[in-house]
Amino acid sequence: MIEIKPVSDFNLYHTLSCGQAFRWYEDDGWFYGVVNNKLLKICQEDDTLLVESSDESDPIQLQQYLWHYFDLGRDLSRILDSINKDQYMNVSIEVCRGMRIMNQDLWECLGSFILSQNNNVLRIKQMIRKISEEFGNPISLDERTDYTFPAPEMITNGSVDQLFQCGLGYRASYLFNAAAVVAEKQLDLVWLKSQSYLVAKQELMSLRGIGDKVAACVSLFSLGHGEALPIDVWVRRIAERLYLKRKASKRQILEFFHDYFGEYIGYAQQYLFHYARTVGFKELLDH
DNA sequence: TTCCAGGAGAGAG
DNA sequence: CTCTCTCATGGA
Repeated sequence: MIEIKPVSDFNLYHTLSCGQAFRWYEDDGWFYGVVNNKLLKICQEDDTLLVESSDESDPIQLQQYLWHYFDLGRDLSRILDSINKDQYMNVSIEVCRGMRIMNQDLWECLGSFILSQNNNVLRIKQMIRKISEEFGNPISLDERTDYTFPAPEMITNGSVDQLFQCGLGYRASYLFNAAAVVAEKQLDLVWLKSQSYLVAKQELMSLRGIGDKVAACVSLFSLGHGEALPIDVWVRRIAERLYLKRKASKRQILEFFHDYFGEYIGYAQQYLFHYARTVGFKELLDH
C-alpha cells in the first residue's frame, strides 16, 4: 500500500467519472484501472490517496507518476474562481469540486477518443476493454486481471478485421490507421508533446477519424492544453440553451466560451458537461 | 421499434 | 463558408 498526501482540492470520484478517462471501474469503494502498464486500485480518504499497484517495486516513481497523472500540483481553486461566472457554473463547481483534468497517456487518449465519435461513454468503455483484452497484455492484482491498452505495434501486428470483431464498427479502420501512423513515426508523439495547441491540433487532425472535437479532447486530456474546447452534443446544448438562447455554429460557441470564461475554457466545459450529464440542468429538458 | 451517443468525412450549394 | 447524409453498434 502506497499513500499520496496531502492532496488538496481533489475529488477522485468526480475526476475518474467525468468522461475524460475510460478505463476506471469502481467496486466496493475502490477504483480499479490500468495505467502505465500497471493495474492500480485507488481510494481517497480525505486528503490521502491510498494506492495499491500490481508493481510496487518503485513507490517513489509511482507517487510521482500519479501526482502528474491527476495534475495535483495545479492551483485548482484559482482556476475555479476565474470561471465561476454565474449560477450554472456555481452549482457545477459546488457539486463537482475537486474534479481535475488529468494528464493521460497520449497514445491511449488518442486511440480512445477515436473510438468516442458518435458513441456513448458506456460503449466506449466496453470497446476499449475489448481491444485491450484482444491485443493487450494481462496484469493481475489481488484476484483481478485486466489488460494494458495495446501499444500501436500490438494493434498493427493484428488486422483491421480483428479490431472490427471487437465491435468498433466503422471506427476500426480509423484506429488501425492511427496505430500504423504512430508506429511508423509518421506522427512522432514525443515531438507532439512539445508543440503548441494549434500545431498539436493540426497534426492530430491529419489522422483519419480525428476531427475538431477529438483533437480538442486529446489536447486537453493528454497534452495539457487548457484552452482546448471539445464541442460535443452536450457542450452544444449547454451553450445554445443555457447561454446563447439560439442555435449557434461551433465557431460561435468557441467564441462565446473564450470571451465569457476566459483562459480556462477546458475546465469550464468539463464542469458544465459533467454536471449536465449526471445531475442535469432543468433548462436543458424543455426541448 | 426508433432514437441517441464526448463526430468525422464527403458532397452539394 | 454552411448544410446534409452516411457511417456500425447497443442501450434506453
